[in-house]
Order: sequence, then C-alpha cells, then structure tokens
Amino acid sequence: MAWLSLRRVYNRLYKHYGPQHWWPADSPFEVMLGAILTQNTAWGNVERAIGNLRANHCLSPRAIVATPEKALAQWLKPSGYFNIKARRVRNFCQWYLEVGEFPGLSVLATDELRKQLLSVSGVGPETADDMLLYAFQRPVFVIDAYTRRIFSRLQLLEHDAGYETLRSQFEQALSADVTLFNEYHALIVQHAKVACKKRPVCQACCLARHCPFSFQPAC
DNA sequence: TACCAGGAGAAAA
DNA sequence: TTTTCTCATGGT
Repeated sequence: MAWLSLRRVYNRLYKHYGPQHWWPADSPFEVMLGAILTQNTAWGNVERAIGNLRANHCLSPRAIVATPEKALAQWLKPSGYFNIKARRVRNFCQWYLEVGEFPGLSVLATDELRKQLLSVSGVGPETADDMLLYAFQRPVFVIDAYTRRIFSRLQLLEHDAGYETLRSQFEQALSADVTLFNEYHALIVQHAKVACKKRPVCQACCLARHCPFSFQPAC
C-alpha cells in the first residue's frame, strides 16, 4: 500500500470535513466505556445509554461494578444488545479496577497493554484499538467496517484481509502519529456516514455517484 | 417494512 | 480453522 495514496486520501478527507475532535467523551474511562457500547451501534444511541448512566450516578468503574447486571442492562437499553453489553461493561470495569485503573495502565508498553485489553471478554481488536488510540494516546490505527469498505473500493487494500494485516499495512504506510491516526479514523467514519446518508443501503462508498467527492483509485 | 449502525463471542461446519 | 449465528434498540 503506497504511503502517497494514503496521505492523499487523508488530505482530501481533512480538507473536505475538517478536524473531527474525537473521541467525544469527558475522560479516558468514558472513552473506553463508549468503545464497548458503540460496538455495531450508532453513536447517538450510545450517548443515550451514557446519559442514563450519568443520570443514575453510575459513570465510574466502581459504580458500574457495584450495580446489578439487570439494572445496568436497563440503563444501557438504548445502545442495543443491552444484556450482552451490561456483562461486557462490568467485565471491563472489574478488570480495570484490578489492574490499577488509568494511571497504572499508562506505564505499560503498547503491545502489553493491547494484550491485556484483548484478554477482557467483550473487548475485541477494534474496541481495544479504539481504547489504545483515543484513551491512551497510543499510535494504533483502528480498522473498522468503514475502513474495509472504503479502502477496498479504492483498491488500496483487500476487503477480506485479516484485521491485524490491515492494521499493520496502515501503520507501516503512515508515520506512527497519534494525531494523524486519531483524525484519520474519525474522518473515515464521518465520510462513510455522509456518503451513505443519501442511500442508507450503500455498498459503494467513494466510487458511487452520491459520494460528496469522488476518490478514484489512481488519484 | 426493511435495512443498517464506529463488533464480539459462541456455536456449527 | 473458517464460517455462521446471535445479540437488540433507534433512525432512516
């Protein structure tokens, strides 16, 4: 994958959409909580769920662990998959408290931290990388469904390649820059949302006529 | 009405 | 080991 192509795509996205100011949260813990709640879920619904937690004074790891799973699930209902997410959020908070919360975790090397995050049931590769990039400020590129769709349409990567393969390709092609990775992933999500807005069932982002600006494979 | 959304884990093949 | 199924509310 060519560095120039990735930089050009980024430059066009940034020029078109501007800075995205991600992640929308008040603390690193809230970033991590949101990363779990947004799994296969629109962010607006996650905000409702987080609002419920805040209204019930349950926006801390200790409060979440102290809350029965059933009650937690009711507050998380707007984010969908509420039973599963209640269990995942509690699993994560229990682990988070055991390992010493944010200050303790911050001293770990990125690879070790990623390994530990992935050991928590309910935290998969994308969720762990969201946490590493947006909560821990580590230069890790997040690969999501939008990234696969857009960059495979641009013929810059293979749609069916494994998560680690794609992440490695992006990280090797770009400089290890937290600000760049932060903005790039946010811009991809923003672009996919806008490009898909006119046609909810969008299978051809970036090469379709309704795309706000057409990337071409050779641009 | 039907489809999709900032995935992950369990079960089946 | 790889593929398929399940989880679920809210917006369009």
